[in-house]
Amino acid sequence: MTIEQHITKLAKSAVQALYNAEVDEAQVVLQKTRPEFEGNITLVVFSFAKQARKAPQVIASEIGEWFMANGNGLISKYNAVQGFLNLCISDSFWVEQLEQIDQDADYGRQADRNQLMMVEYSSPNTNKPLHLGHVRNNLLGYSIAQIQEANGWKVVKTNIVNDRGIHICKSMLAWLKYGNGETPESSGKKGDHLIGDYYVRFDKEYKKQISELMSQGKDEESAKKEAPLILEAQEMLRKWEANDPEIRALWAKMNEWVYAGFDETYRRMGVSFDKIYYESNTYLEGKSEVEKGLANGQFYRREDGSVWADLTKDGLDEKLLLRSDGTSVYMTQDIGTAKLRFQDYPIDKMVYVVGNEQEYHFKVLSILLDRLGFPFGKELVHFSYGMVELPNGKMKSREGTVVDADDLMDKMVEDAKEISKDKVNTLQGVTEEEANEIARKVGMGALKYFILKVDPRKNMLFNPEESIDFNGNTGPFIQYTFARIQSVLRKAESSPASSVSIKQLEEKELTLIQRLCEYPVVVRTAGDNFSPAVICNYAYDLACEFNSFYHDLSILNEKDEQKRALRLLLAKNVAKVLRSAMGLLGIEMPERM
RNA sequence: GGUCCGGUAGCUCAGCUGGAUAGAGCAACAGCCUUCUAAGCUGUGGGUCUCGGGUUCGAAUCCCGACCGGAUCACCA
Repeated sequence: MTIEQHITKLAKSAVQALYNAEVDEAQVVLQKTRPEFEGNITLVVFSFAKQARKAPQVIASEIGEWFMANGNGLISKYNAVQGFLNLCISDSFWVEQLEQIDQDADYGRQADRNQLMMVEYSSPNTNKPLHLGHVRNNLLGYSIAQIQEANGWKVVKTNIVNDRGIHICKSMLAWLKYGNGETPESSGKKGDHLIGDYYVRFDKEYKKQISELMSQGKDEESAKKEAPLILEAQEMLRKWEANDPEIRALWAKMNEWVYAGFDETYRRMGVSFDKIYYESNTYLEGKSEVEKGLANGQFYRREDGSVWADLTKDGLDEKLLLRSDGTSVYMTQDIGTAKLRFQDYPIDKMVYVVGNEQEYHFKVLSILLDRLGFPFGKELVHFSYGMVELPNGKMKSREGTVVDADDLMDKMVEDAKEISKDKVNTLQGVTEEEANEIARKVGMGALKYFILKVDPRKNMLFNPEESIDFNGNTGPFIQYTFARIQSVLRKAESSPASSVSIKQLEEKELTLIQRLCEYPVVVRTAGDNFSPAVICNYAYDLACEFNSFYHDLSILNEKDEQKRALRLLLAKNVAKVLRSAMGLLGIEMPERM
């Protein structure tokens, strides 16, 4: 039983005994005692005032007194300030808690709930390399998967690769026209970057054609529709769907280049997938579902041959499902992908990690799946996160205003390497290889924490002019705290005793134990809210408190053996929880730094 | 225009299922390394929690209304 559960129970009994009144658990408000008052936990008694018919101050005192008499020694002291009853929990209770935490190798992990959650994230288009926006998506997706797993879900991480469609045709066309057979090998470029360059090239040439047409008197809209390049790209897409062997071969070749590039980027980011779907394999499934819906009257066909869903009854618009030329759109393939996934896995919850700009899309998808008779349609979760913005606005691939994922990771690791050069003392005797590994962990840790610490729902700002910090509320700060502990544990020689006999705790020791006790609740909250940021905040608080403890109290040089043992045990478990928490964020911990 | 999201210190962000005097980091300033890693610790200054109403013992937090910013409402993905 947690301390909160203990006190809640006691509080209910107290109110019953003292005022002969029944209170429900929601009325029992507990919070951490503010540092300016003495105590660990505070019971807020305002909510009892009505039933007790007394002033809050009096209630607090009376309950405090009752706790002292009936609390079985759990509460060692109390003080009442207005309606706040501040409780000191006995030191022996805290020491016991620490010992229990130490015994639990999976501390923080919730019981297996025997249900399967599929988490889709990343979902790249194969026409350009990944940028900072994708980085946020990948880190959030991976972290959410870890967090839900810790909350007892069986998690399947999945990726839907948008490998077909007009966008990839644009890159292909530009490569055919201007590429002179360039390959990743011949150019020395990473495959995804090479393809991205042609995507940008297409846009450039296309814009030229548009302005040419406009100078000939066309209005912008028809110029965009009639430019030869876009017509050619559309023709290419039709040929692709018609299985034209030449187009298919080119498509397969260029996609392979991109995948090789993505794999490299994913590997560096430390994200992975259990099952990858390709749009080219799912869109036909989607088409046939749409045909079925058409046949049973869910959808309708317009005169030009295009197929639509009427969603006006749901308060939405009409939605295109198949173009007049018969080709499919984004929505079509998402229907097909969903169907295949539910064939492949016994999914209890389907989560899509996709930016908030697509909220409308998922609202529609949910309704369409439901109409097509898929029981999971209504239940799907769109984990909608905010955009990454630059100081001058959104990133736009076609305009080249993007922060490239590979470049950014390079830069972070370089910066970490640069900073570590000053650490000649602590990193002495470390091989070049180990030093590089530390720089990789620290640089990536800084990047990941920087992104994950902000509330996922909110837009976040990234200023490329300012480098990401390595001091303060950062990943490296937490890694550093961990490395310090490892250093102490190495020097301690024998491993910490698992049980200690301590009469009185120092304030900073107690604070740390209390913080460790919160971890399981934090994991649950992060899961319920789909928020890695909750984990970040917790890890930061824990690291701060440890550093303060470390500064004030000596561990290895403590003469009292029991105190030394307690502090070692405490340090060991702080490290354990820090590693676990950071693991939920996909951040690795260096043994030294 | 409809719908959704956001607005907290100079900057980046916590806090939001209502609780005590609103917190961190960065930046600025002042201290702390012959003792377990100074990527650390301690302190100072910095606020009309966008504004106005309402609910209540109590509102940054909940409700309503303004204002500002963003997203979305495609035969794009």
